[in-house]
Amino acid sequence: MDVLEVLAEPARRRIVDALLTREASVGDLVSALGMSQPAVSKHLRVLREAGLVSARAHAQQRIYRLEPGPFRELDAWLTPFRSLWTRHLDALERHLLEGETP
Amino acid sequence: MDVLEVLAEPARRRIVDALLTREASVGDLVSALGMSQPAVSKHLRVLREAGLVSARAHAQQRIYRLEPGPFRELDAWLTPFRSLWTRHLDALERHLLEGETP
DNA sequence: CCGTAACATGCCTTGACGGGTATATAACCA
DNA sequence: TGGTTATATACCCGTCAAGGCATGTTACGG
Repeated sequence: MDVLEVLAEPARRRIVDALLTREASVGDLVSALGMSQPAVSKHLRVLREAGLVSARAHAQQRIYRLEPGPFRELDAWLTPFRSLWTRHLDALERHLLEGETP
Repeated sequence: MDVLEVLAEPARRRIVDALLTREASVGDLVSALGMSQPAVSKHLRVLREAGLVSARAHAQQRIYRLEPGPFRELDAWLTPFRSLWTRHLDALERHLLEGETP
């Protein structure tokens, strides 16, 4: 599954937002999201298989944390689109400069 | 519909990628994507309603172009996640500095 | 005014996905 | 070892969205 498809799910976005602060166990996320444990585990599986999170075992718990890779991918994909508003700024600048040099 | 949900669709990503180069009519996009015209029109509707593209009329054609707003939103959403790999760099720097000062 | 070109919409079907309940699996504890 | 905690899987159901076909709608061209 692609990064954007994975993050399209609101529940999964809440998970990554939660993991942004600190890593968390499945139980922590269940409490935080107010969803059933199986539902959370399924979302975590999707996130894991897409490489957005990784898990390590601590006792019976599985501690999940964010992984940078896919977010960097998304950042890279977004890059060419940034010219949409930087070019816009350029146009504004030109406009201002034209006004400044009569 | 949210920006991420809109862009989760591969077809819609192909559309915005195509529009990155230049604006295009519906017919242009139909040729470019090899999809049926109604399918393309429906995707364009979704993109339009989410503010990712705008359309202007030229004869019987509708010329579509990208709109910066939602992409900036996405960029903003992504911002806190950038610390995932910049922090990573910091850690690397610290590691290197520790090596440099024995 | 009529035919046609370029899009948009409606309807229908199908497939995928999310959520829940019940159950398997794994690791700790007494 | 037996029980308990923490998480993963299996199965089922409802929903929703994407695609195709057919059909409206709008703007030109003669």
